[in-house]
Amino acid sequence: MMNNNTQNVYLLNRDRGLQSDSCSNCMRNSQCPSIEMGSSQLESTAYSKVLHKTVKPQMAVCSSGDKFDSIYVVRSGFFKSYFIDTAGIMQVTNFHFPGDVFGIDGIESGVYQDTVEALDTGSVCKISLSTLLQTTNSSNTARADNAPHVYEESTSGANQLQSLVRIMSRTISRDRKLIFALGKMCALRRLTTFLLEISQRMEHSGYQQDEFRLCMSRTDISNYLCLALETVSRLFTQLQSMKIIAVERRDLKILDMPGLQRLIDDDHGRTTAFEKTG
Amino acid sequence: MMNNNTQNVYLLNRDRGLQSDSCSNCMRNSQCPSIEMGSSQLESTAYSKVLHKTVKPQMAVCSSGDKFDSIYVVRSGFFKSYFIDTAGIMQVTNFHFPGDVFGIDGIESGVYQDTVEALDTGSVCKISLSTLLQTTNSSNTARADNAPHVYEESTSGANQLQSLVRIMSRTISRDRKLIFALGKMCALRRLTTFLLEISQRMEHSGYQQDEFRLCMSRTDISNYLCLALETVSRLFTQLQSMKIIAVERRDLKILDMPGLQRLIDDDHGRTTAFEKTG
DNA sequence: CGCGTTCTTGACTCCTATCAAGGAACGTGG
DNA sequence: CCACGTTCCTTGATAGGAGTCAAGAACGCG
Repeated sequence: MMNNNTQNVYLLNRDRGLQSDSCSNCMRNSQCPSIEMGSSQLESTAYSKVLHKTVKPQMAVCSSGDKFDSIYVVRSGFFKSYFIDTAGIMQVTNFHFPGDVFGIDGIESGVYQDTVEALDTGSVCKISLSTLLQTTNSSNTARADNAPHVYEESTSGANQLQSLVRIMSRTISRDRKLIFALGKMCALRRLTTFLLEISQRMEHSGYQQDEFRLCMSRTDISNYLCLALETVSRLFTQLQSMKIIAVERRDLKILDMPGLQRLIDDDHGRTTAFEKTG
Repeated sequence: MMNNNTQNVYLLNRDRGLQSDSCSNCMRNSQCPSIEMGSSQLESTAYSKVLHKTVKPQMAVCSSGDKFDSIYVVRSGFFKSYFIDTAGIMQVTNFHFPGDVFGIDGIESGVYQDTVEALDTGSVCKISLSTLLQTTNSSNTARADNAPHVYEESTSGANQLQSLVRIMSRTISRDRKLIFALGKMCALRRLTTFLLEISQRMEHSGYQQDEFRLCMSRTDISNYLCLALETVSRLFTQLQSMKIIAVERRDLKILDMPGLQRLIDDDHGRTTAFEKTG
């Protein structure tokens, strides 16, 4: 049912990304946030410290509670991050696509908040804290203090702080959207919103926006959207019968993008929660 | 039913805070995040630029979409922040207690994301952007560039950026908790978690932790927790019949704090959403 | 080919939203 | 001081969306 050619094209592209050892040759150079975070300098000065790590499915790149020491950029493959609450309940907090940064959640507390796990075989750039600091300090006046926090160790490295603020700000607005989705949207709208977001992010990562392979299981989707697994499955079927999508296990084709958008706009779900302004 | 003496004590304290005109005399000095944000320098150098503004109930301090120009610190009273989505649906995102900072949500995009509204008569410290920048620049080497973003205008002002990162980091972890609450908790657990948090924040603001007046309406609570107003009301009644709390309209007394905690720990609500780790 | 995993589908239940009505508090004006 | 409307909160009855339980199908893997 699905056309696999496009997938192959991107596999090639991704391999090209993998084969190149230096950041400047990386196909993701222009969109790579690690450049933003200072690895453009890194590359020429201390390149050897940017590790390109390959990860197998279900392997954790970093684990909740571990000491924060690096940030990561997805080179290829897909990842999910989650945390487990005191009662042992898992909450998937995000999915990471090629080009995305993760690991910054540890920067404030000094330990990673989330565990980040590969959904399939993939690779990441690991940019260690010391490397990051080293880079900026070399191009700025060094400072003597040894404050406990990352950003305090490198007061002159305002670039990092700026990128940090930018990334955190993005995180906050993304989280806000999720709060709204979980609180005020019915199941169908939650899923359609999710599909549209995934579609956009797939496109951003260099895939087709209307036809791709879902990188995560139904369980992951249901956990992320806080729905029962069966509900998600039923909704996929429903969207298919509405000719909005064509889905076969993880292969997804969006047949009617405007229709999908319309579902989101029209469906007003629960009305108390949807209370309008007076 | 409720003992009002404690309230009066704090009214006095709050009045003391209001009467003092300088930040160093303010009773909240030690806990004031504006100090952290640089107003300790402000106070001695450019004090006149910290405005102490009194706000009447339902008055907006800043509005969603307005150009970002200041951050605020609550001196007295209580505030709520909310945004209205494209479909005109309101989402209360937070409540602000004396000592809390708000308004930073505008720093990245340049416009405030949330509208912040007084729940009763209160007062805030308005610390304008220019004042903040001025303060740091005067104590550091000035920089020539005029980048569009706030933090780029003051590269040397790493203190601000650090505080910013800290405040944003707090916001993120608070938002994560809300996501978890909305997605994985049943109504009762959502409310008990909320009550416990309010209790702690009231204490932090100088009130009693087990007896206080709820500053927000049932409508605000229900909107924040994404529940029907009637559900919230019923749950209050239920908690009262369980002798966990005593509630009469907005006057709340927590009779059994461990019991309240136990409710949160024990109640496992929906089990699919509460899926444990394998 | 058998087995585990993942996904789908059906039947049923339950939590919470919705609709509806009434009571308590508050402000205002007579 | 009391009637009055308004707002806020409570309580009851009902309905519906999504969770839960259960079984079977499709796929991947050794």
